[in-house]
Amino acid sequence: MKVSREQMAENRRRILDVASRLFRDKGFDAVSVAEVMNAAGLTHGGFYGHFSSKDDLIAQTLAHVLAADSGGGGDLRAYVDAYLSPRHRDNAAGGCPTAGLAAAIRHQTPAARSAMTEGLRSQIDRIGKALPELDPADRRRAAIGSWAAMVGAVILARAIDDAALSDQVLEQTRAWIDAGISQVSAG
Amino acid sequence: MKVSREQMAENRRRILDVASRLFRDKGFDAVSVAEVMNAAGLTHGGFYGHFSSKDDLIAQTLAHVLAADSGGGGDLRAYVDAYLSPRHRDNAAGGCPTAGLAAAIRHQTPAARSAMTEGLRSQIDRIGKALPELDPADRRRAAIGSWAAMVGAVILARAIDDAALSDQVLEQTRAWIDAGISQVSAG
DNA sequence: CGCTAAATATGATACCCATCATGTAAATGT
DNA sequence: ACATTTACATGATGGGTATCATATTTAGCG
Repeated sequence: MKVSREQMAENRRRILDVASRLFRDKGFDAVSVAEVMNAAGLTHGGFYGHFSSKDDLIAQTLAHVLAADSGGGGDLRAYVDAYLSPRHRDNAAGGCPTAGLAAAIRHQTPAARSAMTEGLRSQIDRIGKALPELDPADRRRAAIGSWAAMVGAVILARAIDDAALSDQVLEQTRAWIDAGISQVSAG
Repeated sequence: MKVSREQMAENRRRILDVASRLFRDKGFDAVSVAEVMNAAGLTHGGFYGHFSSKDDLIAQTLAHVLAADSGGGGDLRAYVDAYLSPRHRDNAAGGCPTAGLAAAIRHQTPAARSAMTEGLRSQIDRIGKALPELDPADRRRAAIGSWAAMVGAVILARAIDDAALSDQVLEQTRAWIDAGISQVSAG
């Protein structure tokens, strides 16, 4: 059952999109190749026509989703608010791939690690550029510190089994970042 | 081959210690029951005499390691420095269980989530108590914000496949936290 | 319009792992 | 000392999953 060139390209895109959501939602290990293919509307047989292995799928999915992932470029305040919202915490499947997958990268192949590294590098740069009021040294510090706090807070908020404390982690981290950025720029 | 009561208790402790290291090093999924038992000097057969399932082992291991884990109680500055050191980044097996396992808790049982929640609650309290110079509202904000940044920075530093950038994430996060705490207390 | 190659489907295969069944020997209590 | 219980070892069992083999259908091309 051959399909058109362009149909195949679309299938591939759908596999990557669906894999990206499933991986963020359930983790790399808990998602099977067959599950990804079924979610993409295909069967498991065609998988190895698109990818050489599950590890290959993981690496290509990361490159795909991290390239698509923007955010932090425009209004930083709004971006931080959305990032540290209960809505984002509760939407891992559609949320930031760094918050969802960074911790699992340690156990993946070099290609996957490399994709994540590039994604982080450009994300830090993007946040830095959204802080033009700071001088360069403060800017980099604020970009890295804020990003670490944002990712850490979402990971912790998702781990916590107590709605009030989880909300508080998000809210207080938002206030902490806010204070950090304002005070540096005032200093 | 029965062993003494106290030998059994020691075996159990060794299983939990070894499991804690293996889980932090390789993740819950990548460690088999047999691997844990072998590392503890036993065979896989006796496992279900100690634990009702692998999920039970995970929950009890978390309770065990999070109870043992202190840190942040004394000199906060020194604790942050050690936490955000390359040495800690490179020692996941012996390092902070939150940095190593918090992101994986989402996919675990309620018992495991509960253990992690209690560990986080007391860790935040501990950090707050190490900031007596701040007034209560600032104290809580600083404790949560710093802890989120610390955990996030170690996770990111471990994910990054570039020594210079990884070191920089640790170092800049340390400076960011330092500035945040000092400036709040000066304000 | 027919040929061929390619994309996917269907159907193995082989391995790993959590869990259970049963055997065995030593500790504990009387 | 002896009986009994119990902690652990050895050895299944069953289910899941990555990967491979083969069949099928149709796009792409002459």
